[in-house]
Amino acid sequence: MISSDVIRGYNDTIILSLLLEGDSYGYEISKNIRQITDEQYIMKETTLYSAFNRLEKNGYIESYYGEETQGKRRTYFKITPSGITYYKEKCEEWDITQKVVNKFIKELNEYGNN
Amino acid sequence: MISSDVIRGYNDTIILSLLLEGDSYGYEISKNIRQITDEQYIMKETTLYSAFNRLEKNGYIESYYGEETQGKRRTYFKITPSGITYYKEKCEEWDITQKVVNKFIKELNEYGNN
DNA sequence: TATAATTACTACGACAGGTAAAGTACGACA
DNA sequence: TGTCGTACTTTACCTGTCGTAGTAATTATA
Repeated sequence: MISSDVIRGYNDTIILSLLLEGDSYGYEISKNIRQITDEQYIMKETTLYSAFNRLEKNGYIESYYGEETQGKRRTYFKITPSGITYYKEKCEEWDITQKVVNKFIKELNEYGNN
Repeated sequence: MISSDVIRGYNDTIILSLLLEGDSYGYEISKNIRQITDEQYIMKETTLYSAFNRLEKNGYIESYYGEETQGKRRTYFKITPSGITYYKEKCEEWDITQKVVNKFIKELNEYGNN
């Protein structure tokens, strides 16, 4: 299981990446993350919605109500141009982060795994 | 610059990876991280020393005083067997994390970089 | 000789992101 | 009528990071 401290700071990026595919809402995004990662990563509800708040506050996404006439009303989110820019920045940062962390990760059998 | 939220949760792993090379102390580890990453990642002093406390509390490292007869006394750290186990677990976790996050990271020119 | 820089920490408080727990609200189905 | 699935919201808490500051000894520089 992936610990929260590891992926922390990338939850926003994950959400933005899904919004690049089209507007969506909390529950759907949550399900998509599960599916895409084969249940390897499940974003907690509170994490998800607090990320929406943060992203909107920062101007990276915009919200609007759906037109559902039945069921609970959905809040849809749309990525903004500055959200796209931010997403790209995070992609570049991720690239560097991977390289940095990998310098400290050894091959698993290097220290006598058997 | 790598944001702290990204590498958070891997500071402990980075420290352990250096202690696998041999016992060391705060200042030296700090310098090594700078060097190894070409200044791409600089761990803050407070982060470093609070990580030492956490690691020791969890039994992943042990501390002892150095034999210096001059200069300020150093606290050396040594990785324990359970620290090695923990390190290996984090390596495996990192492997999964990379794969998961990479599913949400697009090629940078995919969305009209120009 | 003074003082700045480097080495090697320690203490304190603030902050941000993640999370558990609980609750609200609606529709479907048995 | 009750439970399940959808779709959130609120609150309060925890943890890791970090800014700031201070201590203490040695070494470099003016």
